[in-house]
Amino acid sequence: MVRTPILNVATVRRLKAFSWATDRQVERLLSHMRLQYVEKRTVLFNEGVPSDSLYLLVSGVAKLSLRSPDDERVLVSLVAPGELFGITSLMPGMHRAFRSEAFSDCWVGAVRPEVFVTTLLDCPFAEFSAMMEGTVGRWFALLYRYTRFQSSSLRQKLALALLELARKFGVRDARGTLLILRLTHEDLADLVGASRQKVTEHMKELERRQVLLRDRRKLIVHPDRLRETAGLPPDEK
Amino acid sequence: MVRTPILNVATVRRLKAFSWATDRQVERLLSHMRLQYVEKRTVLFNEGVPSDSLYLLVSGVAKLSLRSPDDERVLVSLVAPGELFGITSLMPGMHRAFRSEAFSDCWVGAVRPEVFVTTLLDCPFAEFSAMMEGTVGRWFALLYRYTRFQSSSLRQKLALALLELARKFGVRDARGTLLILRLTHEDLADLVGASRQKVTEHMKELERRQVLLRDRRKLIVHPDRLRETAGLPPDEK
DNA sequence: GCTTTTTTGTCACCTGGGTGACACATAGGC
DNA sequence: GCCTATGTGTCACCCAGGTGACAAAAAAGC
Repeated sequence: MVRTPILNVATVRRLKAFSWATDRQVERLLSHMRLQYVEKRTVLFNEGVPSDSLYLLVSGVAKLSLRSPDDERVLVSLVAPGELFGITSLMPGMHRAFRSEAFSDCWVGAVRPEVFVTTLLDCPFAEFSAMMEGTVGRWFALLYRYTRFQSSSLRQKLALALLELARKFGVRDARGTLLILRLTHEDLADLVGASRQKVTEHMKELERRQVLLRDRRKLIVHPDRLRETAGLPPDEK
Repeated sequence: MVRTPILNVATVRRLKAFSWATDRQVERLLSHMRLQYVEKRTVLFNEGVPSDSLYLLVSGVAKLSLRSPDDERVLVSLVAPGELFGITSLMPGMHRAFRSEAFSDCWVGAVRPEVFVTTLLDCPFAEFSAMMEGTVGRWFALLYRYTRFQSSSLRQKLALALLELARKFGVRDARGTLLILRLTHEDLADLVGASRQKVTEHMKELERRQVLLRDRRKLIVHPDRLRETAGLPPDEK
């Protein structure tokens, strides 16, 4: 009933995928690609699961989404034919950041990331992968935070931002995690896109709830409680 | 007056930078790195300029920011010592997405991206670079959209989302750019993180203003006018 | 120490966008 | 072609968070 598309070098070129690769490379890659039909609304992978495949959307539209704290779906992006997706698989041990599902009926090609890298780039997967993590890994964390911001209250955004700061600038301390920066409420406001006044109010409240405390102008935060106020599942590391 | 830090393999290890590289590689990399002192509030690079260097933050705190439509600064991220930044330089011909400035006095190491790649990875820069663009380039576009969302009105968010869709799913048409998807207002609402009702209102308004029109359930948009309503500079391609 | 500047805390008031509800239009399914 | 689903248009009402204004507290200069 559904015609299987022909996936050859010409098709790949028309899709404008792998434009930098030679015909020979594309051919080799295609020989390792498993083509599959995904019916509308079917989930291809879920957020949080280990990522072991890289996908090329051949036809149809795919959708990347995220579950927000209040259990709603945030539509992160729609994937067009010719796009690669599921690229967390290019970073070592990384889990899926988003859920992927078919927005319309799709044809999808799947490859193992090792095959992808070694075919298109003459270099060992482990090295490439480490390089990716060291360079773009942090951008991913940023994207993650920003997608979470969508549909979060100011308090949750603040908690998310403070968690990120704790990861980057935090040192263990008897009372919690000490942030080794002096941040003004204005800085925090700029970071979460809010007004200085409201940040002050929420910071007071977080202090009152013992989610954080201040020692002169340094912040000491309590990551577990921050995760809780951010609406994230308890820890994950 | 300011003591120049010693940048050797031991320091790099302590900073937890390039953890995947061998001592030999790190040494070679360091020999090509120009160390510079950047005083608080000094701009290291501005958004929009060509990106020709990759930076390692050695000490201090750096800041990445963005100018929003209403001319305010959005603080995108704070960079911690040991982090690499300015990674748009790893993608061919890409311009800086953010402005970088010193949040506190900093010591920064700069390398040419070609040196970085060829030293740490045994592969030609051009190939690596093309690979990056083909895989993570699109994620960058996403991050860009999300950072713009910060401090945008719903109408601007809608315009930004529609622009992205036009880039991905648009085909030229006598009346503008036709989006080859059938999108409901609910889908758009999920994409911009708003309610279905408000999206309906704004879409009507955009239609009235001739920024877009509908032919049955397909959208035809006018990218120039979308850019304008999104508060972006006219074109850029 | 004292002065100036920067931050913090707290108002009162306004507004963009969320919510619920419901009528109407459209489009598949059969 | 009819029926049912799903999408659109438009209300009235509410609330989180923006704005402006100002006093109190901390820091930074000197």
